[in-house]
Amino acid sequence: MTTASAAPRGRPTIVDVAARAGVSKSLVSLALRGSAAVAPASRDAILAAAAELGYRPNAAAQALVARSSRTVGVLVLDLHNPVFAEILDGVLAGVRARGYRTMVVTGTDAAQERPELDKLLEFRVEGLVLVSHRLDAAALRAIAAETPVVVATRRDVTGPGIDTVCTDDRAGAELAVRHLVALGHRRIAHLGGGDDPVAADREAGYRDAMAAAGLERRTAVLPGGLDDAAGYAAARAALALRQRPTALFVVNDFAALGALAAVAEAGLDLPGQMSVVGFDGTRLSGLRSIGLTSVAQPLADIGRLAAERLFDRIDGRRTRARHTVLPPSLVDRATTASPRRPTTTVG
Amino acid sequence: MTTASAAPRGRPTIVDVAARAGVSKSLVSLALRGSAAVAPASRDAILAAAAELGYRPNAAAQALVARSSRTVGVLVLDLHNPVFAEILDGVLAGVRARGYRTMVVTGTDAAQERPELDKLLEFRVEGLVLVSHRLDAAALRAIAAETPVVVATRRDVTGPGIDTVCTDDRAGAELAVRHLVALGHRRIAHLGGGDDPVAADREAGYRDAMAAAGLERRTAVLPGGLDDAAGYAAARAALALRQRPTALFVVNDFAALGALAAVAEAGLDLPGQMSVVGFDGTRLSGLRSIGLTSVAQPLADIGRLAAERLFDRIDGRRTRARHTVLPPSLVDRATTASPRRPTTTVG
DNA sequence: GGCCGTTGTTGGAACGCTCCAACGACAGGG
DNA sequence: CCCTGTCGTTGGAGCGTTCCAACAACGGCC
Repeated sequence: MTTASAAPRGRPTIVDVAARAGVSKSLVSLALRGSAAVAPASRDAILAAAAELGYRPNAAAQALVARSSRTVGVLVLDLHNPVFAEILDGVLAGVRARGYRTMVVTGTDAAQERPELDKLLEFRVEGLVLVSHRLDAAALRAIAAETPVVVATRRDVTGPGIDTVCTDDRAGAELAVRHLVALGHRRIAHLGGGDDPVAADREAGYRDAMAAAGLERRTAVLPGGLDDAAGYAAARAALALRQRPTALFVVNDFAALGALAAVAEAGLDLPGQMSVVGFDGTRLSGLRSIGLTSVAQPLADIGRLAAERLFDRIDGRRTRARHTVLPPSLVDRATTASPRRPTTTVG
Repeated sequence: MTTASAAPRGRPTIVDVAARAGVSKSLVSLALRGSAAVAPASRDAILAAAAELGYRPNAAAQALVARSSRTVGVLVLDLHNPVFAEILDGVLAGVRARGYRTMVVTGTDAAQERPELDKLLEFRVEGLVLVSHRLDAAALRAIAAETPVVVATRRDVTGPGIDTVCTDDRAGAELAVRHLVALGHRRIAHLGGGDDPVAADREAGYRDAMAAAGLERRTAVLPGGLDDAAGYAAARAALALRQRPTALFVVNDFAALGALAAVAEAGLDLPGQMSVVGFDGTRLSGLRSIGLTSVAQPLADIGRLAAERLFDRIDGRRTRARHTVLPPSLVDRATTASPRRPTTTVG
């Protein structure tokens, strides 16, 4: 009676569902997507058949015919940096809210970044969010020519298809300096972050704020880096200065933790004899055994906005590049206070 | 002369490359995959045409015809926990080394976990790595019936298609207790982690080791949790015990940081009057301003092995479930020492 | 009773690729 | 000179979907 169709190999397809429900594959497609044109009886039969077979639509086939993958690619420079982890969280939430999938790439070394992004482009991701990156301007622009790109936390490379979302690092540094100045500090040293473009902005903000406070001559930038060890080393150098500072403004929280260790090791009272301000405001700085005063970036907002900017382009609402700079805020915790007394050079 | 073919809309396809190189699409396919059967002259022409057009293979089409996506799905419970971030790094490296792509899902609440995994299955991922999860046993087994699953850090749910890779939490707890006992501690309290299955193992290990050291009567488990605040609260409770412990073994590093804050707040000398041991051995514990003694999990190995176990199944090398338990190690830092003197109840 | 519109359904083309059977050209051997 | 291989190449089928034009059935209207 019924046609002895070949037993379906592998996973059931729409055709298997159609056969079982006794309708055409077109109607199954319609019914599964909830079309109102399908008669209730057919719809129920189709849904029942699909459930019985454990049918699951094939996203690759859908992507092929729809010419859209409903997928966004995300590159994260370094997951161990809580800054990036928190931004990523925001990005993922924003993308998920739109019903898109995410392909995340991370932990690559600089040389692998480009090939990994190429793999994402082969998947025809509809856009790319780069939570920082190490691409050169040419490579970034080449990618942006193919698909919309949003860069978070960096704004040094721009181009027609490139939006940026980041914190006003300069203003953040000024916030930190003004806070310390208001507490009565005059000798405020900055522990820098090397040749990182973000670190450069923070240093510039520090210099500006020092100058604005009439402390240009007290400006002291110690070469450092973005991690614990670099912060420790830079802080040791700062503590050994002839005119020892009473406060350290450090390029980021990780390095600030290293600086705290150096301060403790030097036997200085914190914050009485030495105040320390970090930058990033990650959860790390808020842990109660740390309590680091820090310039907080609106990390979740950065991630959410990055996703939003991308969908502006995906939906065709905008083609011009847009650059968003968000204001940071100072979170006052336990590592800052007024200097105990006019500093005298110790040792 | 030449056929006035329609200008290719959108991205160039293999057919556009073929037209430009003056060959058939089949030959282009062959050439792009490096077949030796293609004449050198044709190959060069094809590669040149592809480069000129900026051709990029369409992964969706390839996946459809190959009936394999060369993609692995990864679910990460919580990126902010460095434990999971470090395991993820290992997984990604392992998957990348095999030339597969990764689709990462994270930051979902418990209810979204299942639908997000369903989306991965629609993409026909060839396997799933769950870096912890909140699925019930039935849901996990249902998924494992469709595709190979490797669960990292948990081993409470098992089934035919489910491999597990985790640390020997019991042994780790024993390591911690033995270390403290060797230092001369007798009153060693445990700050627990609530109803988490991993925490249960650590508590069991603590109890065993205490019993083995003849300290069964000194066993004290304080209800806690896995974060900073919970560790702080549990530590305060521990410090208020009539027989105040001389050492705290805490369920994880985060909670241990909270405990450190409570110890400092109580004015106790660390480690002289109170030793603290954490668990996980994340980079956090190694920061020099923290220096937490901790039971380290081999996090990178867990990730790498999880990927390896998955590829065992993807490649069809194994079908039986395999459960891997890795030994932890104690990393002795600055928060443990011999108790300064026989404890007297203070306050 | 023929025509119309509506409702529900259908087959086929297309998406971009890989695979396969089969093709023409050409050289070598009988 | 024909047959046989080999080499390089080709068209077509198929992967699992969506979309579209077209269709059958049916009731209402003039």
